[in-house]
Amino acid sequence: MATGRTHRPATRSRGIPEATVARLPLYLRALTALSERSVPTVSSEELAAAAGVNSAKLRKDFSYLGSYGTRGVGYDVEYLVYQISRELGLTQDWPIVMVGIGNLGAALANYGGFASRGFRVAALIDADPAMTGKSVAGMAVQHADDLEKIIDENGVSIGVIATPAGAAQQVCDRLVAAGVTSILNFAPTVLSVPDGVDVRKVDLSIELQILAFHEQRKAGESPVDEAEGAVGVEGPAAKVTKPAAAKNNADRKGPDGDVPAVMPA
Amino acid sequence: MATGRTHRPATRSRGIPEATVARLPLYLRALTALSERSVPTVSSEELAAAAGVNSAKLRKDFSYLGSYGTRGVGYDVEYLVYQISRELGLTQDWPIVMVGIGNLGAALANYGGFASRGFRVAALIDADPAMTGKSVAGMAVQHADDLEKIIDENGVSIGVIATPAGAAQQVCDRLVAAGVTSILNFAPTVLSVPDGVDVRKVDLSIELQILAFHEQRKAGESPVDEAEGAVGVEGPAAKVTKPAAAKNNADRKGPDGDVPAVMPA
DNA sequence: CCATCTTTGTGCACGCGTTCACAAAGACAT
DNA sequence: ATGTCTTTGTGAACGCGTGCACAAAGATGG
Repeated sequence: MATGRTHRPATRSRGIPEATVARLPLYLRALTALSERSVPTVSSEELAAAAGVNSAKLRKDFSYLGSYGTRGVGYDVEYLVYQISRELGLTQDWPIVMVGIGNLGAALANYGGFASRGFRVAALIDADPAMTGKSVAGMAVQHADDLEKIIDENGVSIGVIATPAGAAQQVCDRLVAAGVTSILNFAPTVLSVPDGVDVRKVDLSIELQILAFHEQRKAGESPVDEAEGAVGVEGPAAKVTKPAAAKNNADRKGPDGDVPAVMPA
Repeated sequence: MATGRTHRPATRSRGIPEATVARLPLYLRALTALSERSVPTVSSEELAAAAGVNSAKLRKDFSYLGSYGTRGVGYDVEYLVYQISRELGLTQDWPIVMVGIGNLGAALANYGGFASRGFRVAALIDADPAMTGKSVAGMAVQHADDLEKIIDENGVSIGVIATPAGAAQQVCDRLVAAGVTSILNFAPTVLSVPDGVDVRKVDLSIELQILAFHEQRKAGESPVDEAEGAVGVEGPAAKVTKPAAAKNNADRKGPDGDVPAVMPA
């Protein structure tokens, strides 16, 4: 999963495990699809397959919400859609502000998935005066000076940060000071927030790096090297460009200057 | 098999826990920042603070890589940058293809974080003939027909999917068939892939829904504390738009059609 | 009403990840 | 050298999440 949770002290909200909460949107999506096809009921097995999880896990997840299934039959699709929506708070209207209307911010503003589930983009905000008034996703971009006023007037409690990394903490501080208590951060920075404020992080570059790690492992599985069962699933490895030089400095301590091409964020 | 897994079961590649791998990019970013400021060494405490994690966790994470610290002093910044980069496979060049150059795809193509860490966008691909040849992020968009050829010629093993949900699985299948073994999926769908292929998912709407859940809890904390009554906790909630009708169907089973406004992805 | 069949809900065990707390290791001063 | 001080590296305990396996619940048919 592509999330990066930033410190949640095992909130264990009303007994619903965090891991379960993270899967509820997944179930909801699968159920919504079934609902559109007018499927009346679904078994845990079928729904689990659609959501890409284990059926036992799904049943346990639902058990935290209550006993909404019927043994021998399955779950009522419409009813479950409603229950999960309510549990996630999607029966409310959530006004959000989006700060930083660059390439990414504009793409997010145009993203249908936001508006479609009870989330309403209350305002697009950018610090660049040249952006002010420009129309993005059918909405006029407003200047960052008005951030506090916008949040207050619209009762916004969720903010999306899509600014450059350098501006993110500052924007975050202003959002929090203005009353925002949940932040979705796309900027590649670790945000500091006071207790009671939730931050979720989406970092594109980190996801790629994690993939690269596994990719490297798949490609260059060492010959003997305590390989568990199956050694390197495959041995294509024709794609290795750089030989990943110098394993021999494994015990060197001092920096020797041959730092590889790793760059700032 | 072939369920769209997002999590690695127990890959435990070479003894490095998945959770640790997911944090390495975080450490790397913090270290890179220190490196730019020419900071020679850093203690686990300082670095942990910069990365937003616990110092004990950081030390344990590093211990999986080896003993790269010096007791009483800390870690050599440059050396650690190199070690982590190597471990993550960032000392290699990773050509990637990006499929689906809509709003989001274009934004991703422009995102600097990709190119800056050993990832090279080998091609932008879109199924829309009208897009073919258009320049995005200084690169000509190529038609999906050439997908296999592009992957083969460039030795691409990592693909990014930013298509609409409906096209994602089909694109995924073609990517995998062409030899891609790692996929970063931005489409709101569960992808099915064969064993050996890694999929990571970034779902903007899911992240927001998780935030909404916590936000709802913060806002509507019930009076009598342990309101285990299973009845919806609906406290203050000045923002409630929809009355969340019919609480009385708590034991009703059949669908009654009053589905709330939850929409397709 | 009883038998059978399907599917849920969950007790339980296991493994991973996190955190604490401390001994060992090295730097540094004397 | 020796002592002190700092910081790492890690053993051990704990808690959470996952998956198995099965009893209970309800549907369905005779």
